[in-house]
Amino acid sequence: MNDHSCVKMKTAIIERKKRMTERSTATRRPTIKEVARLAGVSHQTVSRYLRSRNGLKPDTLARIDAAVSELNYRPNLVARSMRTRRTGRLAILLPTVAFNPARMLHGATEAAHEGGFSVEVVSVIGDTGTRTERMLEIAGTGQVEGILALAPLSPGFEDHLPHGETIVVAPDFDDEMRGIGELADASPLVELMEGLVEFGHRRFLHVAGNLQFASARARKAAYLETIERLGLESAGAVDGDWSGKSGYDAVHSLPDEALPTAVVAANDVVAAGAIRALIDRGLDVPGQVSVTGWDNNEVCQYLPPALTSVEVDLESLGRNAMLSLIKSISGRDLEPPPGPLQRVVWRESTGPAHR
Amino acid sequence: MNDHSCVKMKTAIIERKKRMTERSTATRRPTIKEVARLAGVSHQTVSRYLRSRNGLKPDTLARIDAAVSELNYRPNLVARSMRTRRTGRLAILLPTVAFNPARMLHGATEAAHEGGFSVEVVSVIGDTGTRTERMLEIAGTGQVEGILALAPLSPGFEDHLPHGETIVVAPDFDDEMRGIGELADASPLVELMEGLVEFGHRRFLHVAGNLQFASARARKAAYLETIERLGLESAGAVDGDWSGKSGYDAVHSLPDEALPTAVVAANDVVAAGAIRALIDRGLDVPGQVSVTGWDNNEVCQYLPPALTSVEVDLESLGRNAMLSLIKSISGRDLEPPPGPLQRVVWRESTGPAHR
DNA sequence: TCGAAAATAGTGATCGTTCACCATTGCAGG
DNA sequence: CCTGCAATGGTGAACGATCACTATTTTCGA
Repeated sequence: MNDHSCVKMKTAIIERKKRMTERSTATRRPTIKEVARLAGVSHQTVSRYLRSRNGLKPDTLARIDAAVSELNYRPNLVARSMRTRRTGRLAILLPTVAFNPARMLHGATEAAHEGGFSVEVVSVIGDTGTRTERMLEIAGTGQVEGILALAPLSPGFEDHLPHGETIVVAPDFDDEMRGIGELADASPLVELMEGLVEFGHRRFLHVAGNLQFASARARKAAYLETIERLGLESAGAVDGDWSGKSGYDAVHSLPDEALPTAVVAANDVVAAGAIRALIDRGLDVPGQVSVTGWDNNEVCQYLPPALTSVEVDLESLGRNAMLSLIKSISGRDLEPPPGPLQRVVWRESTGPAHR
Repeated sequence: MNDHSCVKMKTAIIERKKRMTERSTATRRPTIKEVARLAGVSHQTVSRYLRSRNGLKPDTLARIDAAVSELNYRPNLVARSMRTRRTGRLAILLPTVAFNPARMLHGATEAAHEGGFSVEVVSVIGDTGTRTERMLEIAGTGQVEGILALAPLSPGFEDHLPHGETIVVAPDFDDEMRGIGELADASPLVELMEGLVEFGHRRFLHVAGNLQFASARARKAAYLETIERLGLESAGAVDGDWSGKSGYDAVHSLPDEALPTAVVAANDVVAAGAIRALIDRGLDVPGQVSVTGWDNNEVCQYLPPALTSVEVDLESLGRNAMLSLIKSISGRDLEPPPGPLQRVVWRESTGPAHR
């Protein structure tokens, strides 16, 4: 074990004690006026310097530069907010199910940072109503300029937004599947099904995710549309909730004669549940039934059989969603990252249809 | 597909347009003075009312109550921050690997909310150095009163904290395994190993997580200590990085004669990798080798065989970590949630030792 | 009924920045 | 040497709350 660690924790606690006792004598942060005095200019000149260094004599500029770094000056953003009436803060509303939000969060927060915003993250366990309520509460404080909701909100929430000041972008509500709706782009599902058809599959089963999510709705819609278009058989499009249990139950409750030769699950967790149910029924995957997932969950790559899935560039997805929020707020149009955001990865869980 | 959704998106965009054009004529938020005027009292009286309603005549109180709700008044927190020199904001530094942070984040943000703080979340991809740098940058802005680091930081980071104003709590650095060090409590690992010994296992293998994490160090230490204490054989304690690949490689590279009868993995993903490597070598789990994980990953419950793991109450863990930060800052001692935070769940991947 | 203490209310300064406006300087052209 | 215009710099008032005071009213025992 690493000895340094104990030392570290102690130091942190000392740090705290120091602060407690020194609170009164704590060295205050330098202000714009002190910088001005040291540089021999007025505070207004320093204020100009802070926002844009244009329009200042090179000499003045150098003197302020020196003063700033000597005092280690950092502008007080609270005071700035107060005067400008802009907080530069955004909020992200996070779902607590469905997928690991870490990478998506990373993409979103980085994009916000680059756009000069700081981000408050709120994750809400509970139903759509609770989440919406919490969102309205946050909007009501006037502390944030915009909210990015990565989880479904109640219909009609806009009517309760106070003062029309806070902008809410909810990519998951865009069923048009473009731009900020990338989250709900179900086209890889079509690719999966067409691939399975090439393998000779004709009879499918879909286990959907929580249909409050646009992505779940889009996948289900794409499934039904593809069944129709290619004239396939469907053993059903079962409503689920992104859980392994929903996948297990959907397969488990199917009568023998109704079994499909391919299961298209809404995500990898559901797929894992479905595979287990198939195995428990004594069926071989992919020998007798093929299964596909979505999200490229790391564990599912090590499943026996390794799961065919859709690799999703969650980081870019998060970034794009945030960029669209920033665009709504500031009008600035930042360029989204290039490249495809979703890609089918064929693995062992899919194969030729059993006859 | 749900028709409501399109409507919703359009409304959101309308909301935005409205704001753009109305920016000038936007109704300003009411201030404390307007409330005072409407209630027929001084602004100071309203200020008192806002912080504690004690010490006001019932009559006055009722009048202010009425004025507040009539104007729909909400205090301007920026102005308050400015005067009190307290921002009421905390930051959480998130790792982007190792585990799904959603529930932990939820626990932490809820606790902060209850304590009257708002939370900024920052997730940093990259090495410890990058993360530490970013943390110091955040501390330097003076915008946050404290930082909760759920990912490892570079040793000696405290020396670079500016002004000693921002408190940093890094539970992961506490190797004492108590209080805020619950994250690193490895005692369930001992329980796992003792259970395996009862099953007749004598020869073990440990695949560790990223040793920059205290939890990984604690588990490895507990493993080695238990081997020693019970006089068992160890096929090694391989250093890993929380990835499935590290689990797969660790087992894959072992010579036949060095194989253990039980693999204790640092987490479920590593365990899944290890199981796959065992299967690929033609070994049966748990028939020939038992495997344990950690985190109770949902997918792993549907693995064939369902993985024996450690259920972790991530929400409470996150809450506790946040409570300790709040305690450091405000001295307030909020009660942590009761109950055990980690619990061994025996499933199919463990069984009697093969002889 | 009076006086002192306690309870309640009011006044003006203050936090650190930006904004609106005015003052000064430099420079070219008459 | 003066005028006019740009370029730069300075002054004081916001922003909306809290704090440290002071002022007024109420309470209550003697």
